[in-house]
Amino acid sequence: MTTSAPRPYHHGQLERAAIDGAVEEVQTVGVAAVSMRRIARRAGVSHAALAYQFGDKRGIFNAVATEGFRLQAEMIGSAATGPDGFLRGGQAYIAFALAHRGHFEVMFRPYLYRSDDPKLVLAKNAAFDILYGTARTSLASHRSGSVADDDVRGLAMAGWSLSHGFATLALTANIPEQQDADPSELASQITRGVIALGELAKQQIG
Amino acid sequence: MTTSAPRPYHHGQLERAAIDGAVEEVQTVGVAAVSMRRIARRAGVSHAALAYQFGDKRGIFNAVATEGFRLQAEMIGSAATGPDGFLRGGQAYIAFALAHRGHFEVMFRPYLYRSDDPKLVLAKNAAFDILYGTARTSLASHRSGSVADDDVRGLAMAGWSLSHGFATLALTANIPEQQDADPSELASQITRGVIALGELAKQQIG
DNA sequence: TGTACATCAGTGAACGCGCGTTCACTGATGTAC
DNA sequence: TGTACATCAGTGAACGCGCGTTCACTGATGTAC
Repeated sequence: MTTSAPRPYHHGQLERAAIDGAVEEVQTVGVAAVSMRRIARRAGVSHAALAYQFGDKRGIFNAVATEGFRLQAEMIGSAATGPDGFLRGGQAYIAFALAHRGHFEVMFRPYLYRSDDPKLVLAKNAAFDILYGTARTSLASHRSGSVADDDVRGLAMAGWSLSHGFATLALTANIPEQQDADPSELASQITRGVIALGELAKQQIG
Repeated sequence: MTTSAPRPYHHGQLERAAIDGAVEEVQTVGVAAVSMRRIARRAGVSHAALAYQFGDKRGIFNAVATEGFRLQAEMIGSAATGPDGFLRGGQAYIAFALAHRGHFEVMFRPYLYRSDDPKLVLAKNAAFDILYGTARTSLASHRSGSVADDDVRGLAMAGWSLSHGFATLALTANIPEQQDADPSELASQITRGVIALGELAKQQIG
């Protein structure tokens, strides 16, 4: 029987452990119930250490959100290639939200963190740039030419809203269909739904 | 100088005042910071009275969510008429979320209330029925014939996700465009975006 | 119409709890000489 | 290589606070006779 080595005084990776702990807490007890003390307990560290390292509660969520935007940009960026990159990006957006629920929930609750933190703003803007970039690329490819900024913005907003809405509804368990249908069937259903929606919109306009 | 009449012992409309207070608190300090004591203070009533009337905190949010689903169904139902009822319904969905932020934020945080409360379930289902009903009507009108359940479901999910996502992003102040563009211009941009999105989806399918 | 009593609505004080923050402290590491 | 000292990382106890819940109570209303 080996005795486990005593925990060293210096943690070494406290920040990493704190962020992981925060994410797990959000996923386990929900964003409203997360406290510094809970995170500290999960990370196996004194809660005073968190205050020392992050300043305060918002400091921790800041780190979570920043990491979240980076992760998201990475996942979407590597998926959103080719002429239908924008659609792939939307699917990756949903996949990210479901796979990294803890990050996602913090990212879209700006009151939890310091929205003007430079590193965070940088990460957020990078994610935005991918959104708009892929919208422009896909639109240009489809119309085989240059496109107006307004059109890019409209497509970006529509696609972003759609993906964000679906992810949010799925996460808050408000989608009854999600349970009995298999994912690819659901994806195909929604794709056809988007086409129908576009046709209805076209009809309304003209 | 008139002396105000002393507050009577029996409030008379405590439930009404409590719900209003809860909604205002959610809108003012955010859903995470709302407490029974804050609601009671705003409603001008002892916090023990709230416990007596609603049982506990979830009881209050239950009342808020139930009223929210009724209000929503009412607003959307009366807007979503005619062949393009589904699109109008989506716009009404967004209008409801922005006009009744307090209700909306509670409605889509099921952990705040008792999701199996009969009255609440009833109100929620009624709202759902409008969503699916208008999707079916608009689709049937557009295709001039009967439509498959899967197509109705796909359209409903797509439209709902889009409206929900946009409303959510707008409420959490994640939409930079929203500030400088005027609303009708934004709406038209997004409508064109939806059309473009539909075309991209059509192209992807083949 | 009056009276007695039950029931209901709301009060105010008390409780124990978990929270974020602070602070004097300790243990470990880095650096100057 | 050794020593002294500064700096940094983390601790544990203490603080005051707002919270949800409970409870004995009071004030008002309804009802039976």
